[in-house]
Amino acid sequence: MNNYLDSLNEAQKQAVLQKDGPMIIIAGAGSGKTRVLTYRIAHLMEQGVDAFNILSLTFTNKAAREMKDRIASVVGVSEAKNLWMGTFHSVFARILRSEADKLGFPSNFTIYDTQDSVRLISSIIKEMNLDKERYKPKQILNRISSFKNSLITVRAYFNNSELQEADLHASRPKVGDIYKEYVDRCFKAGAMDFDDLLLRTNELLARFPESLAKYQNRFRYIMVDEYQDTNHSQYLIVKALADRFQNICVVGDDSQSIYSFRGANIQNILSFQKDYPEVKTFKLEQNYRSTSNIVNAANSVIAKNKTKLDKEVWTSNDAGECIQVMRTISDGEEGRFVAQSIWDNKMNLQLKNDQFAVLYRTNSQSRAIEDALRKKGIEYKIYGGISFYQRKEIKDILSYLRILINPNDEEALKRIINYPARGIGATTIDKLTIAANHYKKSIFDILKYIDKIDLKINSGTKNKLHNFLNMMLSLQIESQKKNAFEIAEIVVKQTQLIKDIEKEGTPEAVSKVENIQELLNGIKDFITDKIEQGEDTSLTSFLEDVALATDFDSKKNDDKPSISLMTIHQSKGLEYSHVYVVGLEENLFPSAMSMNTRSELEEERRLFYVALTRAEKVAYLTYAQTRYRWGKLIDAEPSRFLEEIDDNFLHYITPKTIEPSVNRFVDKSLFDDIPKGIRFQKPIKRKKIERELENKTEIIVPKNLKKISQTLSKGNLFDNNIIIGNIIEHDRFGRGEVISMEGNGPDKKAMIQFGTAGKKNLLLRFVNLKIIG
DNA sequence: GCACTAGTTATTTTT
DNA sequence: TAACTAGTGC
Repeated sequence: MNNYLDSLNEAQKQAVLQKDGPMIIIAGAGSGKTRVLTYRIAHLMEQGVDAFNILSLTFTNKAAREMKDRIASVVGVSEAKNLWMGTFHSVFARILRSEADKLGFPSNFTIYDTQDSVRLISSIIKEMNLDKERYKPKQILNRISSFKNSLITVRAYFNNSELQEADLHASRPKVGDIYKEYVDRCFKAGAMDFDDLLLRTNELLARFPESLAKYQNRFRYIMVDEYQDTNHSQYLIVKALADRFQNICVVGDDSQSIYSFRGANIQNILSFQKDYPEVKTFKLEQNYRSTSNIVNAANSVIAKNKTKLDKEVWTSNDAGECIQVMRTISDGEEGRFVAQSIWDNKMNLQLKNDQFAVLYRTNSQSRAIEDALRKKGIEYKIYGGISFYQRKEIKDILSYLRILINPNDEEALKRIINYPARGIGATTIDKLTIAANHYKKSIFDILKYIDKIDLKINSGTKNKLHNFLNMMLSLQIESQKKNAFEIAEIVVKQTQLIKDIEKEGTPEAVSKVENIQELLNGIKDFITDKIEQGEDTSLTSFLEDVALATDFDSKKNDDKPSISLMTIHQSKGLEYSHVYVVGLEENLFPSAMSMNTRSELEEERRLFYVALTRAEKVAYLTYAQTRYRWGKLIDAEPSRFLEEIDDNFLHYITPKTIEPSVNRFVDKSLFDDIPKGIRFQKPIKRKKIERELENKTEIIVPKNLKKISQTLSKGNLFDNNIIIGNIIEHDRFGRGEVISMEGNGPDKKAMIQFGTAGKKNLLLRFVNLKIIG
């Protein structure tokens, strides 16, 4: 029964057998950490710990799934089923759904992806009449995201003069106001962004002691993988949950911390000892994955970093081949080299496609590699980039589905209210938005009351709005009796989306239609899958899966084995026999954006360490002397990281050159006969100059719209005139009686006694209550 | 209000 | 290069 212990080395065994109390496992690359984690969980269960009491947080959903499968093979499928496993985001999204009402959210809240968030921030900036050159939506979102990940709420921001000064200093005094509006609008839309899933969990645990106790009691054993990449918000959740039983086991490797841009705090792992003085530390230092050349080369690189824990990764594996370094003339050439080399290795060593990976720093580098592989007819799969669910045609359909579940979802509504085109243009949407903001209601609610509000919308347009509303309402009714697949099918038919796309008549249109077909198939698979597992088949659960899915999670293992192309970030935790790391050039890797401070550079170095240690047998490092970047050819220099590897482990396929510059190979005088005027003539950017000359005070909200917002009635149209004693009906809580009221105007609240849902104190401006008696 | 075009800008990494 | 935006003409 305990035979799995025999397959572990001493350090691994110790870690598996340590049952209670706080512990940290420092796990070097390739040291069998997943194996330790799975066996530890299996062991806990064999010791009588209920699967229901074990929480294991992983970095990807795929990792969670694989681990669950492996545990199931030891303890049995039905036992493993009850384990709580997944990413922080997916586990706590699930918990938040069941506790949403405490936080004032509907249980079927929408999860905004980055694009939704950026769009919302863009429209807020527009509405506030701010200069979007100064307030770049993406940057603002990043700032807000870092606030949230550090648990700086809007109120905390306004209490913190340092932060405000920093924004003032950056000539962005309105950041706080944007932040506030963004949070309000998400709340009103019943939406959480990625960071909210963590922040709101913290809110839940902090504000509701009974919830904290409930989950502390449930999660008696907690494990966190890739602990070096947790941010402050995640750290606090773990700390709160583990506080009662202190059975907390974190696993990580400080040398592989590569997500600080997402708020990951390497300090979390470095100071775990301080948080839990009783902590037991285990070190897994033997690498089973790679040849000693690779392990030693990687060690020689990471030794250049100053901040790190004391740890010595070693291996008893053979020396193997040296790390191969290849210089090419251009990025195209680099791609061809990689493809050719893969081809040769496949032939000579009889390897399969899936034993190769090509890793790069930025997604845009995939193109040259792809082209070369395609020409050679080698199957490949690209991970990352624009994922399937982010494609326009897919997101449009998902937006329809999102509204059926949560009609207040503003970003989804804005996407599709005029798609396919139905004569509801920007002006109309602006008017609706103004009214929605004014009445603190969602646009969908405004549509329902469109005849009662004077928005200066002409009757033709009003008619179109009615038609749209009626279509959505009837779809909504329909959706209550159908499963996710059937609803999606009806949506596609009703909206005639496919017809609309087909009339574009382009090759892209064909692939769009195919994508839609694939989406429908995907939903079908989802349903059959979930029925098999006995899990939730609702549209809500499908949309949640989609929102939190990464590329790895789309399981299309049906096709032939293929080469994996991905960023180094995505390769974390994976391993391949032959690994090609491409684009080892200054300003690309290390990235030009990450060379300003020592800590940034150290993170790039850790990233390089991660890349190298993915390889089992052979690692190739390539760099090009010229490269296309944003459509222009630029010269490149070899990366400093090449210099940092101990020479003993390297083999230069092309001789190392001191000054590899393309100018040495091309005689400039060849171009002398081309008149300079032609070569360098650039179109004069008149428009740009004119714009700069113009006075920049622009009125973004047109005057007639301003008037509209002024003429809107001051009171709350939706107040419902509720009085104490009324019997009312609420969308979610059902019937209830109004016991007491407090506050005035927008702050007016009613205490209502519901049947099953109990007593609720509701802010009237946020709820739709039907007065029954 | 809409469709088309020309111009502009961005590429670091992601749940 | 590609994706988005602002401007123009119907």
